[in-house]
Amino acid sequence: MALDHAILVSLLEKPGSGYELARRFERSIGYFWTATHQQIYRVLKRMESDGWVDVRDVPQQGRPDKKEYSVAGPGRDALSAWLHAPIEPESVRHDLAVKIRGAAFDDPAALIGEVRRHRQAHTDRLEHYRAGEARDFPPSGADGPPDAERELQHAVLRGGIAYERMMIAWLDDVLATLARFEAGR
Amino acid sequence: MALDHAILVSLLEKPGSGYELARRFERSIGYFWTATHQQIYRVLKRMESDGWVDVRDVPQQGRPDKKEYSVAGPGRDALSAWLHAPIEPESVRHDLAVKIRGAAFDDPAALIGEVRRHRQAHTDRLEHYRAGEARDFPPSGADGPPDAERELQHAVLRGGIAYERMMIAWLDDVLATLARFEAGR
DNA sequence: TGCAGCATGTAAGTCGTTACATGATTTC
DNA sequence: GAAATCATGTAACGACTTACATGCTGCA
Repeated sequence: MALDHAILVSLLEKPGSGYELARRFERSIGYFWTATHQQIYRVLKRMESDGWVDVRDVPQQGRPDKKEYSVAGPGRDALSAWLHAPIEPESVRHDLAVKIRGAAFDDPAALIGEVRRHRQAHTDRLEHYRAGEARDFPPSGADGPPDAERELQHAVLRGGIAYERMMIAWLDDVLATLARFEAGR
Repeated sequence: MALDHAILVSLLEKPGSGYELARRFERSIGYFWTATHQQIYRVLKRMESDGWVDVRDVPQQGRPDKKEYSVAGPGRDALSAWLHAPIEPESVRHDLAVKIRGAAFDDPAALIGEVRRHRQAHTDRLEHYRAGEARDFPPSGADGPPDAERELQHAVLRGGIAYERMMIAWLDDVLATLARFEAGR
């Protein structure tokens, strides 16, 4: 289970509240992990009672107070142990692929709208990632020593971009395949 | 939830026992959905009591008897309803990406072996898919009317192939990034 | 007045994973 | 004699989703 570790990594990058973590999971972290606030609060509570994170009450003006979490020693140790242990290459789950194979027993052409919707969603995400890349990782000339945190974040973002591009190309392929059955009915 | 529907599609393609379904999920269906036999037996039992599938006892020689499941009318209707309802473009979960971002706070070079292992696993899967493609979808000249079941299965397989290729290219990118920190320690 | 954003939570139910359990046959 | 394959299950636990719940501030 990696939600614990995803939260630890995010808190190492920058301490924050459960709410802030939930927003990060909606945005930048969202391209490799998703989590709702309910999950996050539960895990934060558990990690707090296990001594993996420290909490600090932060009073705010014009806003509800918040609890700022940061990673404690045992949490860092737990993350390190997980980083050094091998994980299995994960399995994929694509609802849309189930639908595409299922369409053979229903009406293939009826799926065209749905596939277009998904294609649009992936186009939007790609745009979003590319905007983030342009903002956070501008092309740089010769500069100082490489910054591991930045470069690894960028590498993960490039993975998100590659994924969206692959999906768009594949959905175009699927649309071309479906079109053959639209005429052939 | 799509496990129900994945099972229905598989049974429409060919009726079979829980055990056979589990093997199909390990193989061809595995490139877009995974399920263990425990899950499958539970869902089959539920679908049977809901009247979505029919069961037939098949005695065998030299092997334990098996129960062959096939899709019943209500199951087909349920699948059809699901096919016509929109689903949300699914969220991604990559443990390995969590590790890569986490490596910035540990030892980036220590991750190289792990990333290589994953690259190998994706290379193996790609080989497996390509062998399946060559076997089941040989290049054909001009032939009869297009067969929806075959062509859609092929389109999904092409998606699996595109996914593995993308992953291999991205992991090479990650390895190049990690290598920069091996020297710079 | 109403909506969006900030901030934290509880409860119920489903889904998925891991471990345990059995027993026959075929292959090395 | 051991291991792999065929075949079906139960039990327990942990993860995830969905719905419900509260309350304050800022803006149109």
